[in-house]
Amino acid sequence: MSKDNIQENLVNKGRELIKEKGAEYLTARKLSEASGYSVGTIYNQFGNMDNFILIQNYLTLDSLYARLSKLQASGTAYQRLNLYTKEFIDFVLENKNLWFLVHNFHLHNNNRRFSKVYLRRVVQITQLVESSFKALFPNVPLPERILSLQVLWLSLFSLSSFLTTDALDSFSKINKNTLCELLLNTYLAGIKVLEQVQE
Amino acid sequence: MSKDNIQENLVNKGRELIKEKGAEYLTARKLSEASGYSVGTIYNQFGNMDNFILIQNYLTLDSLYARLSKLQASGTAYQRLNLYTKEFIDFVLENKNLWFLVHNFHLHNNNRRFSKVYLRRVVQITQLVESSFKALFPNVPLPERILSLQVLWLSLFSLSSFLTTDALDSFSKINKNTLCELLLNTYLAGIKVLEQVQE
DNA sequence: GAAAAAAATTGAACACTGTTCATTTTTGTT
DNA sequence: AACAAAAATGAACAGTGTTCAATTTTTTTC
Repeated sequence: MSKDNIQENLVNKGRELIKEKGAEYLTARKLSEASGYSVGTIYNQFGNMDNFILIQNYLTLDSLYARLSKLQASGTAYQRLNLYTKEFIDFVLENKNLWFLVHNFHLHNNNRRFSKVYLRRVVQITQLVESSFKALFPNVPLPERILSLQVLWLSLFSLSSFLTTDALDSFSKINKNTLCELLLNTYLAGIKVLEQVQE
Repeated sequence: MSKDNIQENLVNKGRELIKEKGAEYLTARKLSEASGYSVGTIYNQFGNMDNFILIQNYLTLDSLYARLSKLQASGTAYQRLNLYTKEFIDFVLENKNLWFLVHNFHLHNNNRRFSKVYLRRVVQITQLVESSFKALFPNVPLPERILSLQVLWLSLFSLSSFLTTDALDSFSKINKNTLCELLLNTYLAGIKVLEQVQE
């Protein structure tokens, strides 16, 4: 293992650990043991473990964006929104442990501001969906459309936290894909009505 | 402090700590110090700290149910659903630290089954909303209606996790009440459409 | 009421966190 | 090769949850 890219090695090894053994398993000492670097080196590179997890979340968000952006040209606006949602769910289900970490970060960084680097990534994903939204509801004025989109996106995002654990299984036998798709389509149908009422 | 109701004293003191200083502040030793009981006593009474938090969550859910059930007789079914949502948001905002703990429990109890005692409380709240739902959408057959309700309830529930922290503030200047009310009303409008299409 | 038995309470100790920083090792320069 | 600068190290600190032998309190028995 070459010495000139410690940071990269640590991030890769850490990502393996999270994927395979879960977010709880990722501790400074376990990462140290698994990577071969000392605990001190980890702290020299990342300052603290929160920053390390933040970098992992950057990668996860980038990975999600990469998958969603592939769908940019496909189908109608309506079909595309369904594709985005489906792809989003698939991504979350395929990367449960990584996505859990993204949610955990949001919840446990109570009064700390999100960095611009972080926000840029979220905005990037939101803008992707916004273009389809614009095509689907051309008559909804901009402020309302952005509001509607934010509500929908936040709902799906927060709902996705349930997909990373099996907490849902206790409450309902509802299929996780159906859950999100029903939310999307019912919500979209609702906007359509409210759009026409407004005219 | 009388000795014959240790459990009650500990629960009350713990609840104070959570409310005032946040969920992170609640540790075995801090609770021990604040209550006057030793760490060992806490473990004799509750087995472990997770069980202690579980009891706190029971109380929180009971408290929420109590507030929602007061609205049972008021207004039309549609108005009632809006009242439920508004009351729910108010409750969450008034009890951020307690509600945070409810969400945290869901997320971190990955492969552990929820106890019947816990589920009973959630079902209780769901049934409260279900009756209004039934009155509002009499034409939607039972399985679909339950599905729709579960999706809406889970969306609002998961969305409420964002209300306990100020994570949202970084993303959007959207008002938290507006956020939830828009989700509710757009979703309800959507069901109305899908209900008519089905006929 | 005193002595014995049972039950309840205790807190030091264990294994684990994140984090720091004096010491050692490695690297680069003269 | 000798020195200086930089980087890597891991023991140590303060904090978790949790356990359990020892102590204290309560109850029972005589």
